[in-house]
Amino acid sequence: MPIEPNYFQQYQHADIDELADVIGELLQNPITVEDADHKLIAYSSHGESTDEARWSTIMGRRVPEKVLTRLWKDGVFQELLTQDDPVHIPAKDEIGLGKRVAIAIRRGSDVLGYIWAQEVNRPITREDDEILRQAARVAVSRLIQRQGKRKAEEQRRKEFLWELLLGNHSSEAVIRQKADSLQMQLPTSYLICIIEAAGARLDQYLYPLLMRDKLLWVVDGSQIILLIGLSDTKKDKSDVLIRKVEQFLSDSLGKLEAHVTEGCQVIAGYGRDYKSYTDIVKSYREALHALKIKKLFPQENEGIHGYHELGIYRYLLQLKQWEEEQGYQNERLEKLRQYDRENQTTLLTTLETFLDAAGKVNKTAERLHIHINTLSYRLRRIEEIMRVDLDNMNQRAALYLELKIAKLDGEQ
Amino acid sequence: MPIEPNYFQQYQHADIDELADVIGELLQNPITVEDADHKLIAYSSHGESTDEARWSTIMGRRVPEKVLTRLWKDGVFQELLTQDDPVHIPAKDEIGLGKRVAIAIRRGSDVLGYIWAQEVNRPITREDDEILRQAARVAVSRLIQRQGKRKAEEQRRKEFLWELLLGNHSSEAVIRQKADSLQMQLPTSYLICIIEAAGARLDQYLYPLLMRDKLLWVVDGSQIILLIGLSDTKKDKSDVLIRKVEQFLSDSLGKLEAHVTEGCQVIAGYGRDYKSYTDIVKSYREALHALKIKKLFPQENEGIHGYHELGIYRYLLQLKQWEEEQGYQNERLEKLRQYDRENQTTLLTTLETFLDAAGKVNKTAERLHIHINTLSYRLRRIEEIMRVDLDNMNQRAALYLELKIAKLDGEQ
DNA sequence: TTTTCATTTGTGAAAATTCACAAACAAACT
DNA sequence: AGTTTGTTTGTGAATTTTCACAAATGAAAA
Repeated sequence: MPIEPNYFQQYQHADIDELADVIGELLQNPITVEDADHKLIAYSSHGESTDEARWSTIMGRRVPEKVLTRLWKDGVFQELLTQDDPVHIPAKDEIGLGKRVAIAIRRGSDVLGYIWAQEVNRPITREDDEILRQAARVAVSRLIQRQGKRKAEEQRRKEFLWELLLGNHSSEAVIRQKADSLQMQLPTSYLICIIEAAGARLDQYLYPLLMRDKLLWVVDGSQIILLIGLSDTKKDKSDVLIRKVEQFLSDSLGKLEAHVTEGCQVIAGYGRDYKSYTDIVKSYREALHALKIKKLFPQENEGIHGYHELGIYRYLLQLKQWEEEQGYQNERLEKLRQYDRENQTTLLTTLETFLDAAGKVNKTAERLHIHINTLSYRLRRIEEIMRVDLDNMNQRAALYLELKIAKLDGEQ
Repeated sequence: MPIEPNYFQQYQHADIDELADVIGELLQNPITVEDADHKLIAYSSHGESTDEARWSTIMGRRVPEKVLTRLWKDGVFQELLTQDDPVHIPAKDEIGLGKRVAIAIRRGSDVLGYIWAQEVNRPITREDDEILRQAARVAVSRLIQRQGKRKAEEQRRKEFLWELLLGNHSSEAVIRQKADSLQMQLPTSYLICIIEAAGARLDQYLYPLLMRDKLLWVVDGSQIILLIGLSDTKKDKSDVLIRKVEQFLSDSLGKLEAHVTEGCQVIAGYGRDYKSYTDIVKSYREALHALKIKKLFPQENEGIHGYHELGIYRYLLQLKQWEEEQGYQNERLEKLRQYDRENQTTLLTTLETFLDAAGKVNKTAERLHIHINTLSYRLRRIEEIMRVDLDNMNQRAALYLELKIAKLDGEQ
């Protein structure tokens, strides 16, 4: 294994612009250095020919949105964020992006920025990777200061989000003002989403996704709390936002479940969407509620994350509390339970399966692995014992509710 | 028309025992005088032959229970309580009751007692009716005193019931003690039932029924509040009591609806059954709740009176209040309503009918007078517009609840 | 005016449901 | 042992549900 030369020994104290030039000379190609937010930091100043993407980046002092979107979509950033080596990117003519190589500038797990090397004068090969690796290492100290400021800003934004979540601000105007002062642009429509995974470094695993969508987030114990929003859309906004959240969740849950240790589960829930930022407390509470219900009824709410999708489960805790206050106990259910105990039958399970299957005998019998006539016999017995009419929607719905409420007590 | 003689002119100041003897002589038959509670007041003292019923009555100082039950069942008391003329009663050998004639002693609408004339020495004919009529009139003054005492006692019992209903007593022991001091025997199992009919003299119309079952009751505005109980039964008590209440209600509602003016409706509700008398407040509140719900959802709860039968309606008011507190508004329902408005369709009604029919398409289409395929088309549209899955019980039940909650706001 | 779209109704066939009736089985009781 | 009781499964027929497809309607749009 040959010892690689130390390309940047004599430039340890050069400033970032000079560094860009040096890299450019080493690779004989145009160089761009960006921070983690894709704002332009430096670029090599030789008058080489360049592509539209680089030109726009330099003119706008930031990488154009459509380029970023495309690179996220193609998984380029995912690669950059998770590995130390340079990533070779083929040309993408539709967005005016020529062939190039990029590497992340990182300290520990934090990504401070990126170095981009366009391939126009000569191809950049695997042999050049070491140059870029060293360049990224040298660039770190140059970006730390900037990063420090960014971190502090982000810290203040996170604190602001906590204030919003806890409802410390009562006036919409004050909130908007503070957001402005923190240079945040609040989405016109938003909701709160929580992902929980015990024992996993949530923010680390989700980092690429969080960056991609530029989300505002805070970590609370084993939960990560996200503010997800939409800024522009005019109509059907609710649907679009929810689709975006579901997309985000399917991305992140997939990723997390791969990383997380076997035993502990990953769950997520989100509240309803609002426009006023005084309502953020509501959305947060709703997300917490959804999470709680998903823990209590995992099977029943599999694949469901939104508070608005909880259906009757939304009411259960409240109703249970009310029933306790009223000193109500359900005699009919108790009767069935007793019958089951005395006769070693499973009528309660039968009833629950039947109700869960929305009264479809076929599906119920199948799930219980019993003959359809057995089911019909059992249902008749249930009606006799409980003195209910299962054809009556009121009674059916009431039973359904009471059954699920009873499950909350672990009465099974 | 012959002028009837005044049979009792010379006995205007005779005491009640003497009066019994006089009537006995006039009719040449054994006479018994009882108060409204069937306690023996006086009886003719001639040594005539008599039947088992009269003998038991005199020995026990009260008409035997089985005789009373039978006479109530045969409608004899109903007649006696509602008409001024004597009632001729055929022999009922099974209960040791010989042929006899009876008349109520009444002042205005109050029944103070009864005169019984057994037919053993000679038949009592229609010509003798006038004798009994006059006898009843003369007896009135003799019973008024006694009646006064009874009224006062009843008044104190009613006050006691009010105290129980309002929960003024917290200790079971104190309640039992006070009941003893009022010479009331509290049923071991009881419930509170309320009948409401605006503008009807409830207690008057129900008088025979109230007397028959010896119920404790109070009137509150247009409501009559009843304590209905069972004393002895050991098992299945809940069912028996509820059957008794339903029987009572079908009797009384039938009677009331005949009497009451067209416009105003008669409604009834009852709470759950309890054993401890500190729970009477609960049963009363439950009865009131049932009544309230029946007013809000008359069709939905037709033929239902018991709090335990309300099903989901039991929860509605609570849930509505909760939703208001949470500031929740159901967007999916609103979407459907809006669609209906914009397209002059009736999808909301369709949905409600479908849910009310527990998902039976046949029944639904029939009720809506539409083709079954029209219904299936509409249901598909509803699922599209609301983005729900009507085959999913959770969503179905949630929609059902939300629909009924929405009806509370008159949103229809 | 034609065209389009949402809605309603019809037809027919496969699948599911309901119902009555009977046989098989095991556990409990006499 | 036989009997009773509660439960499960099977058979067959009538009815209902589901689904795909087509035709008719009427109102709005081009």
